[in-house]
Amino acid sequence: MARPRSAGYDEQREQILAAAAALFALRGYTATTMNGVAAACGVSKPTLYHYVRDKHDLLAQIARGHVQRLEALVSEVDAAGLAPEARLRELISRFMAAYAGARNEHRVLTEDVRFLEPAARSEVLDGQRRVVDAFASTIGGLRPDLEADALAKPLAMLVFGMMNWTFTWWRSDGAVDSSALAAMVQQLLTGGLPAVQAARGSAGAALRRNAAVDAGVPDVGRRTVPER
Amino acid sequence: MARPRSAGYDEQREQILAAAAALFALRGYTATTMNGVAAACGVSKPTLYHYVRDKHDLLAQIARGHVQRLEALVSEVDAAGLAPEARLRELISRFMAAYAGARNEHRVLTEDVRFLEPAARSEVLDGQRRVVDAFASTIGGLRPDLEADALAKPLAMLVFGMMNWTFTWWRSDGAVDSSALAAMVQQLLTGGLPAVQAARGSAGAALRRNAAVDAGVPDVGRRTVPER
DNA sequence: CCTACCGATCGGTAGG
DNA sequence: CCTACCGATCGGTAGG
Repeated sequence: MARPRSAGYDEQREQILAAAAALFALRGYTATTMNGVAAACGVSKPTLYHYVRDKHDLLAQIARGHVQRLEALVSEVDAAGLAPEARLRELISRFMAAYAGARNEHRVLTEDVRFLEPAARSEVLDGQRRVVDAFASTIGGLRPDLEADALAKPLAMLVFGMMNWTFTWWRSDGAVDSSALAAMVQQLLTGGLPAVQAARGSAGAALRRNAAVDAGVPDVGRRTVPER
Repeated sequence: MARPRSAGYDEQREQILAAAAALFALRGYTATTMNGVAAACGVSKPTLYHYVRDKHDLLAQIARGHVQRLEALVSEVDAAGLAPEARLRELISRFMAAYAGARNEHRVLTEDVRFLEPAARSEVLDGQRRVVDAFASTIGGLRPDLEADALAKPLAMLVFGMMNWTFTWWRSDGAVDSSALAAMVQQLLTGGLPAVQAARGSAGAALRRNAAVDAGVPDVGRRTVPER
């Protein structure tokens, strides 16, 4: 019968992942050394290698853990059964809070995914895609015409841009707190979404444009910038 | 008298910077080798070192060149003397086009600035700050109350988030072209800006809140999320 | 302009 | 025999 793991195994593992995420976030994956990770954790390198197979596995554990937490967040919001607008607000609010509480892991996820080995990278990218799809389908619930034009996903990516970029410059000790930023993103999106127009050039827009022309309806979809 | 530079010096230098930017964007600064840069350019390593002092100088030339082009863009828009809303649309449209045409340099600027040596890093960050300020002051022209609350700059950073993040996922051969994305950013911002509320907690908001209370005016500034 | 090569430091693992 | 480590050092490769 196998000997059970030490009582502090999971705590030690979590501490190693957190310290490595801090170094990866600061210097990037490649410039971070396993010696540096071990030193930051106060353990020897052989001990570090007791918790991770190699450097790629260390990165994979950090990235997988973070994306799994994000997917769990989506599941929690799903379970609440909210209407699209409330659901979108809840997603933004929870994601901004999650990012603020896991800045290092978040930066690693967004910048160092390219260094993952193919299997781990696919796993992480699949998780990210499911998360993006949750945002895109909620936006599509508010604007089915944009979803028909395949614009719900690009729009979701703009929202992720606002959220992701925030944590490259935002400081927790600064003048603006993360919930105020979440509110700004929500307000900008909720207020701006009605102003977003179906783009010309997409398959859905072209079909509906032709239909509109056939029916003698003015073709407002051709304007990409609203006139005032 | 010093020997003049070869006729093709500047062209060769530009080619080297472009090839290096492509490698930095793909693998990151640290994981890119000077041997790899030389091979990608089809020149020997000593030739490469004729154009750059060292690896840090190569990165500095790429980052400085890109941020200088962005500053030139701001100057051009300034010269047009547009009203705030038109100016903001023009800035967004030109920046998205510039990013689309210099994706590698843009990714290097946003991800590898941390590897610059202090003097070059300061220079680049100063340029980026001036560019952000141009967006923030234009937003402040549209919403002086947000600027008074020091929220124009965070809002400008949300706009940069949308623009910067776009070029981590957008493909020029995909279904959505970059001008359509620029239009979406413009519409989201122009449509959403009126919905953004002054945040509680900032110095300006606190001052005006007190003034409002003193005058017996309802304090709408305390709500960070609009009720519906 | 190239081959050859340096001081150093990397990720990962040996024996005990 | 197992695990959980340590001090020391391996083979390869980086920037220059």
